Amino acid sequence: MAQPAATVGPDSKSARTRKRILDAAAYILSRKGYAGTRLTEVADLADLQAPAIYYHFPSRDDLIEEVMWSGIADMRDHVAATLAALPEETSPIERIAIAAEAHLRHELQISDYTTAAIRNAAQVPAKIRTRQLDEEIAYGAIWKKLFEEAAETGSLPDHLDLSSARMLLLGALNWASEWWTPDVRPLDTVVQTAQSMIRRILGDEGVQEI
Amino acid sequence: MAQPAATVGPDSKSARTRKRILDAAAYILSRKGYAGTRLTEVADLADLQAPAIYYHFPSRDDLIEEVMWSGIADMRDHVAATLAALPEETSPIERIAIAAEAHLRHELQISDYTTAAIRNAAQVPAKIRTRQLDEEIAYGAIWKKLFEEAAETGSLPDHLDLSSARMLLLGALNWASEWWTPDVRPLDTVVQTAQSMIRRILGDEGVQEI
Amino acid sequence: MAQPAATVGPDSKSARTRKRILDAAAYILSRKGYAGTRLTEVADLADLQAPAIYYHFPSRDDLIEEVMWSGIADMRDHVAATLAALPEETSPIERIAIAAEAHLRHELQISDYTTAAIRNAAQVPAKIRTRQLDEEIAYGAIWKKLFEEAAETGSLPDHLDLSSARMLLLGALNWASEWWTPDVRPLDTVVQTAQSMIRRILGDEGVQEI
Amino acid sequence: MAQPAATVGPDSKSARTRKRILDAAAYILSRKGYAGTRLTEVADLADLQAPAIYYHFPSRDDLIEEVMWSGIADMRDHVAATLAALPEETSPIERIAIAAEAHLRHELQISDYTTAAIRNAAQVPAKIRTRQLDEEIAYGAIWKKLFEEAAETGSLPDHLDLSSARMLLLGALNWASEWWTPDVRPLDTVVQTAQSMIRRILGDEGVQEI
DNA sequence: AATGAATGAGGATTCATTCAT
DNA sequence: CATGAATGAATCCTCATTCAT
Repeated sequence: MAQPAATVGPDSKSARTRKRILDAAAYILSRKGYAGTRLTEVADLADLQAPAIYYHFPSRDDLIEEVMWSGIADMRDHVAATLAALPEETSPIERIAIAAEAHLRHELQISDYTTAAIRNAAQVPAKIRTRQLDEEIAYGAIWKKLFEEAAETGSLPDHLDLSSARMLLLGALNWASEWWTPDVRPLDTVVQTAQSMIRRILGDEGVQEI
Repeated sequence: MAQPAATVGPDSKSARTRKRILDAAAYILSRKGYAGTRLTEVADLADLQAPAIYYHFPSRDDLIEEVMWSGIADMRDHVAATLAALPEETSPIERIAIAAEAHLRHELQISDYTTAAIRNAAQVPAKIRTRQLDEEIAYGAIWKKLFEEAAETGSLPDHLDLSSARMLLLGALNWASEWWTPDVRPLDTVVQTAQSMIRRILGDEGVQEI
Repeated sequence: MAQPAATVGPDSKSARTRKRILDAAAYILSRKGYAGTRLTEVADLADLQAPAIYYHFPSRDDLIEEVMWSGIADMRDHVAATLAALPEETSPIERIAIAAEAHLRHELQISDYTTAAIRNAAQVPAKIRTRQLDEEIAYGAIWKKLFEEAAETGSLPDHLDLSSARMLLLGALNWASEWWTPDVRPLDTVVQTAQSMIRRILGDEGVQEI
Repeated sequence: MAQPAATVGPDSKSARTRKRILDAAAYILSRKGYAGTRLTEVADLADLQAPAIYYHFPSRDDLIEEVMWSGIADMRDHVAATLAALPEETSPIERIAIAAEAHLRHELQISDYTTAAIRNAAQVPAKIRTRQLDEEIAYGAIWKKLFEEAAETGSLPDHLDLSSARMLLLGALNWASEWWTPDVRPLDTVVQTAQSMIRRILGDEGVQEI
């Protein structure tokens, strides 16, 4: 008899195929770039034929847009959730250090989506870029707020351009996907180094270990 | 100097056309990515027809390889020359700050080549990557040496993983091409912020203004 | 026979299209030569668009290789089958005469493939040539054996270089595709003349009519 | 002062360059076929640049036409001269045997032009073919006459279709360029075999050695 | 929900040819 | 006479997309 709503639920066969396609697209997109992403290659990886993709996405660009968008959206969710879980009294600088860790771990361990989004931001056509840009701004707002809170508590050194510092820091984190591999040094080392650098940069005094 | 206008010299017609093609390719490559770089678009920008490119380069990949290679090679030359010009007594940390400035200025003001090389490093096929990788290693060696010298003079803080710090720093610099535009904040501000951050990170004491 | 219309059998739609492409390629190849064979022309003749060929063959050269190869292979099958059907007691010279007839009829009446293979043997690049050469050697072996059997029965005239004679004879047959057309003289006349010549050349006595 | 006619005579520099181009074209044409003959390759072989060819020939097709035409014309001259030098009393069959030798030697030893003309007769576009066809008919007329003379002296066997026999014989000779190489068997052997075959085919009695 | 078969737009590359020098 | 530089017309091939099944 008529199957319940499960047929279109998040675990329906269709939903799972759709997920497989997105995963495959994120993987290829992060490695080959926007123009280098072939639907046949995505299909191969998702273990189906290219035309089947059209059952789940109206076009190649729609598929890519979804990858690029959720690359940032997932990151935002992850970092926001991490921050929300912190005790009230966590200091602003500590919050930044923890956000940096969340960013790095999500980018490097969890998500081809984020790598895809980061690497292709500049290459994607305007049409796709728009929705992603909104998301980027929203994610940027989190960081902006973190820095502002740090500034308000007077804990930042004078003469440091806040917005430049923020962008440089995010760059250091984003770029990690270009060079980090698990076999050269553990992710923990990178995370700790980044946090140590953050504390030295933003702390108003000489820096000590945690 | 009675030479007859250097038939194949750096100013010959051929050499100038070749340069125009390279410039155009660097421009497109940095914006569209490896797979997205169309010879027709390059040709349009260089003000000739696509097949004319083949008079100057054996193939699309050869053209791109040259752009990617000189993107790093030029950067290396620029930074190496800057460092070579410093007085003997310049401190290791100061040398790093100055190298960072040279890197940023070359990347952001001078060279589409470098942006192209940086952005496409991960997308380019192995064949092209090889020569560029050599150059990258050579450039990386400069930074490695700078950090080692800083470490030797005992001026670095304990418990800082040198190689992670170096890669994070270079990431911050490389990523600047993704967000910096002259109309939001002057390059000088970015350079000073980066240098200030470097001094705070690497200095072995509480940080003071320049 | 309850089989569902043989999805990939020799009569499937795909198999029929593939055959149409091969036929068209053989036709063009035999008339325009290797370098002169355009995929668009083949496609026109096969009544589809050029890129559709790539659904059935990996490349132009693969298509041509298959034509060239089966040009010889079909000939070999045809001649071998004809010889196999002869009564045991057929004399060696008579076998040669009959093989010549089979060769001529296959070349002139049946197969663009064979004409294509014969005419382009010298022009095709090494890669394609290899497989065809194997087949040629196998076909040549049939003729070599026929001549050796004739020699063993002592029926050949003295002082006739067997291998030269064989090659000259095959040349006479192969070349027929360059000049014979059905409207000048019937094929039967050519066949009978060729057979008469063979009997006179190889018979050890004065020559008589059949 | 004004140089005499020698400037444009058969040994002028221009004439020699022209000859080099023709030789190169004949070489390439005989090996790569009409469509496969590239002006750059011809130019390479003739030791000049492709555009220089246009000083000597109005177009690629004109160059090829000249090669194809003189391939046959030279053959005709050579065979005609050989026949003309024979003593009056030479028998018709002997004249045919001698013509065959002249044909084989010219084709295999002397002339890429002839090989080019023979191999490409069927592939060349109509425009080029026309002039060559006239020449072919003229050359064919020599052979036709030879056979008619043999027939008139009553020396041919009955029931042999003269024109078929002639075409088959010429085919055997023409095809030799496809298989003969000096390293497998001496040309003399091929010539003698061909002549022996001719005498057995056309002689009205059992065949004896020369 | 998916595939086999095909198409049309475009992209790199080749090549005869031109032309100023 | 010849070449350096360039062009425009093809040609092979790739790829997103369509559609009947």
